[in-house]
Amino acid sequence: MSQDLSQERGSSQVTLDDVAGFAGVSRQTVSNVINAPERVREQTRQRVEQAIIQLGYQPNRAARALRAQASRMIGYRIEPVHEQSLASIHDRFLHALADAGREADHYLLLFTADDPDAELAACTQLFRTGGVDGFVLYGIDHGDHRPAALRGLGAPFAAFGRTDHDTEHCWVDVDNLAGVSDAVDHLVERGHRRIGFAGWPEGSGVGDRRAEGWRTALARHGLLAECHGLDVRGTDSIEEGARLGRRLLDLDKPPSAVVAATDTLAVGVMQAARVHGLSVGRDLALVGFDDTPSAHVLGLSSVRQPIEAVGRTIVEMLLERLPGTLRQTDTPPGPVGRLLAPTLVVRDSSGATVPHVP
Amino acid sequence: MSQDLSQERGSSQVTLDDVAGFAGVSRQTVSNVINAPERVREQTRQRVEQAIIQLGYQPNRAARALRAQASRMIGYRIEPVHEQSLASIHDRFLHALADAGREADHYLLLFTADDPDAELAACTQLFRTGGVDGFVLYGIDHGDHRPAALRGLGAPFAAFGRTDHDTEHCWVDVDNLAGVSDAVDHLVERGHRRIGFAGWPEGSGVGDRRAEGWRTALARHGLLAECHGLDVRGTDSIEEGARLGRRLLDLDKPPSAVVAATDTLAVGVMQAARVHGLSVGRDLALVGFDDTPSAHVLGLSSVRQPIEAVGRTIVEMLLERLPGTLRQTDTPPGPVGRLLAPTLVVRDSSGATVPHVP
DNA sequence: GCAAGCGATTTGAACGATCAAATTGATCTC
DNA sequence: GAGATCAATTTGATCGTTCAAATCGCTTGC
Repeated sequence: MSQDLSQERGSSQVTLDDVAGFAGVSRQTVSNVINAPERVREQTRQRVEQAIIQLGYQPNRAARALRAQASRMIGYRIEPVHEQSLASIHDRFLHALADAGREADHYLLLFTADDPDAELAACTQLFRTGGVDGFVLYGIDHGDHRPAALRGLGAPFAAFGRTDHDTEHCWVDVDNLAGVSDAVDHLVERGHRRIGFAGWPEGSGVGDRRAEGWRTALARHGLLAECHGLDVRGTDSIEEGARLGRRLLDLDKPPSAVVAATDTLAVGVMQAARVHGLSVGRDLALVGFDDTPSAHVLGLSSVRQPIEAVGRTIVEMLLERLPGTLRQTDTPPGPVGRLLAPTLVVRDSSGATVPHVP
Repeated sequence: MSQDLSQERGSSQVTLDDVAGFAGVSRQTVSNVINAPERVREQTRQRVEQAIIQLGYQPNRAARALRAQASRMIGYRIEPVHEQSLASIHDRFLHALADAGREADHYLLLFTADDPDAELAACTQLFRTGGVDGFVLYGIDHGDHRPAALRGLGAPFAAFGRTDHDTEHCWVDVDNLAGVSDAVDHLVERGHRRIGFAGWPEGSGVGDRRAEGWRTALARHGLLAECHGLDVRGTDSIEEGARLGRRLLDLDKPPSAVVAATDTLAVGVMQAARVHGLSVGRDLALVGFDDTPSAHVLGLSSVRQPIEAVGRTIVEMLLERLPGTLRQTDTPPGPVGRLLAPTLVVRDSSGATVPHVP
């Protein structure tokens, strides 16, 4: 009986006034039914709710944004696509953000920028024009200037990753140390005692923590001395990974297992192993990081980041510090960080078959 | 001398009135300088422009959207991430859309939906609330109900891909037939005469056109009879690709080359070849479709879709049919389609080394 | 010299929502 | 029974912009 009568014409906007007229109340009462139902008498509320449904009313976002000075939009920059990198993390992250936002009636506004300067300019413009209420930053690491810049702008934001000044902004990060450490534990459990590490050059927070995970796990197992010299570094590309793999496999006493700081490097190590006539999984155990689709394709064990949880948490933290969303606390919550634990996905490259340990 | 004085406080919004006061003119004159400069006297215009720069004025999007009844936002649904599929096409497409939109001061609004029904509900809501002016649809194929549904909604949209009723909506598509046909040409040029095809089951527009590309190219080269029975079909997964590969390689007279309808299937064929002790590139030539990062990693030749051009074109077409953007034509441009040509990326799997042709 | 014409600019009203203050009507108090 | 109290509802103003119409000042024509 209560059909949605609202599909008359495409351009027909149903407004608060329409609903009010239909329900025989005033504009504001309808608004209250939506935003503060406790102020409205039960009986009236039901009548208005009926009217809302019958007319198919949906509050206009622009009007709301103008009055409330809040667009309910979150800005997110998508980086240029690197053909090279295997990242599907982006995809998953974006999805998690969009999903988490929608639950709170906040949507993602996507924009592009070719470099950090352009990104900052775009952020400034978006924030000043009221296009977005805040930002989510992706891939923040030591030395990144964006958090400081956004703070200077006065724009709320939450970052995936942290700078060396991580007390000064709001971040969520994956426990990279624990991830690599778990990988080493797994390999030790399988009987490996010479475990190499192929990582990034020192200086990046993420890379250093992954290396530290290798080191601390080895130390815990009393294998540090045995694995001395098995730590090689290079930039994040397949070619470089192959080079690192060769370096490890050319040693007098090569490792029987390798942990790579990324799947990209791991793929390179795989190539090197192939060249050496070694079968990955049988002659050489290998674990990557990121659990990209390529890892799946290649049967590569990999440390999987809990991206979905990261996205959800980031949105939660961001929404908390958007003015107007929660009025109970006048002082915005101070800068906070949260660390989430990754999980190891075991595949053929490290586990399904028993490796040959020299 | 003309410094940007606008960074007093975070919440300080510079409005049209501020600029007007500063420049000694009225609100509307400032608005005209921005939206219809020809109506303003040169001298005044310069004065106002100075004021705009000095105060760092940026028009408020919400106010603009409310008055103009246009949010300058384009809705785009991101699909759930399939771990399985290797698509990076998404990434590239998204980037192209965002880039093209930004040039016209239109931004992408991202949303998620678990199934077509939920997607339609989300579209309805976004459109009715004025959250977006129109939509970009991704991956439209025969039998897809979304174009019809959006048309029913009265929402402008442009689709990547087309239904069987492709005269009824606005689309951009890649010339799948030409892509596969080019791949076959390339293989014939390299001396192959028995060329197999691993594709999708009949019924999908995209899949059928790719198969048709194989057939027409063979016909052109007079190889149709010779390749009879080399056409195998299965769903889009690596496992299925491996099965199709085995079926082809188990034949009495197996093909010396295979074109796969996707990189995913091609990866499966690669696995099958490995099991058969065949080296891809030497014993078996292989071409995939989509040019995913995995193709790059594996040295797989692949047909690359001109996604960037597709994105740009789609946004252009969509903006053309947004009311208000172009007022010259009162009747909106009729439904149009555009077909863009893909290019073949040759890698080791089909070309760099001379294949052994039995 | 005055109406008409015209370009440049201003004024008033909207767009659709929310906030703050005012109004209504019923109940309670002394 | 007059005034105070309180919940429920309404009215007026406002957010920042753009559209439509009105105004201003100046030239032109007869």
